Amino acid sequence: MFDLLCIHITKRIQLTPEEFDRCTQFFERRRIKKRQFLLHNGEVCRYLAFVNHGCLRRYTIDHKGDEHILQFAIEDWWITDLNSFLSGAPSTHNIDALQNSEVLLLEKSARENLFEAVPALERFFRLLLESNYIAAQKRISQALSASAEERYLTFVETYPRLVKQVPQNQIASYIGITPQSLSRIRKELSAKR
Amino acid sequence: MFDLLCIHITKRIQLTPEEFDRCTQFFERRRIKKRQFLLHNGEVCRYLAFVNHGCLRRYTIDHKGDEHILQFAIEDWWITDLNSFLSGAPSTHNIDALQNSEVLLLEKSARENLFEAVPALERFFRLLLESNYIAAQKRISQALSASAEERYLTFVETYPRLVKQVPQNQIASYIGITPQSLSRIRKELSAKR
DNA sequence: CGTCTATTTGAATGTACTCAAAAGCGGTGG
DNA sequence: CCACCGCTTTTGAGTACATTCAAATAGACG
Repeated sequence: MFDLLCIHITKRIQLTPEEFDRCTQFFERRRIKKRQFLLHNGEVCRYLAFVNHGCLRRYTIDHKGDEHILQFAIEDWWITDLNSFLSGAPSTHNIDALQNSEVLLLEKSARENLFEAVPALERFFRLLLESNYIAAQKRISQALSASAEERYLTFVETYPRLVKQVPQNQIASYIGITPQSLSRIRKELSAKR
Repeated sequence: MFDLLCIHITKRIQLTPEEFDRCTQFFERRRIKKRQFLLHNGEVCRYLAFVNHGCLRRYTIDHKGDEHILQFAIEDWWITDLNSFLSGAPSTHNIDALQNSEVLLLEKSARENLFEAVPALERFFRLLLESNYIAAQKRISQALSASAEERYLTFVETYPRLVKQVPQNQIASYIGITPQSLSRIRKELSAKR
């Protein structure tokens, strides 16, 4: 149940087995069925979620009712609305499952207790935040300068696992185009060989 | 010289005057003239820069030679290429000054010494990173779901000081459109009253 | 097998871009 | 102080890329 998390954390920071054991008590396992929500917009986001298996997504709904996906999370990734989680403000995002999934939840207060119990984890979450921020910068850069086709190719290259696991219309939403356009882009690409 | 920085930091964390004094020695003041560079792409980004006055920008140049602005920094803001700064990898960004400016530079090793000398600053930089990450998320969300006009209006609302200080073509680059399009959007908006 | 969802395709439309040129503005030097 | 130069902003005309609306086809799931 915690094997994946253990590998995930010790990839980034040094931790004795004993220290890791102390961590596990702060997490709560939850199974989330396809289409079930972990967060509805308007609620406060209470959890950091680490995905053991399955796939979740975080998205907004605009004034026309269209969804825009900000993040996918598959096995070995974290998902949350950090703004709401940190500030306690109601979220403007939704998080739901694209497949039956299992996550490990870390509540805000549990996280603080975790930092007390194993201070090295502060460093872990700082590193995690840094790499997320850098990834966000790259995505902004892409959105500004790349065509839809380029954005799709970058997506395929960056997240090959997601391409296999996630429906095409969800990927279209992530890169900011309609499913129809993505279908045409893929047709073009396969014509090029 | 350090007044602005002092106010900036103590807005976010508690710090005794004595502690703040210890901080100042790790910074180096530099004046940057309009069009001068703080970072050229291909170089490693050595500094975190705090802007005392003036205005800098960080941008990429795409394969067509067009610039895309990722960040502005005026008085009381930080600017750096965090990816390069943290990883030591050559940067793909440029940082230059849009106006004559004065910055306080914090080198990577100086920052580590600073953390030794005043551990509370670790917390400060974590908070800074968190708010930057959240802002980046909002910008991605905008880029996905909003029209050029909406993006401009959001920009005006979010950064009123920048609108006054920065040429229009630079704002166009930041929101991901051409200067011509922004000119037309503004004309439309003023026609609506 | 039937239903629901995802993908593909077509035709018409629209938003923003490109190319080109004019007008406006600010600073510099004669 | 004015003339000139460089840069920014505006405007026009034509174009391209992606969207919308609509419908057909393909796939997945019970």
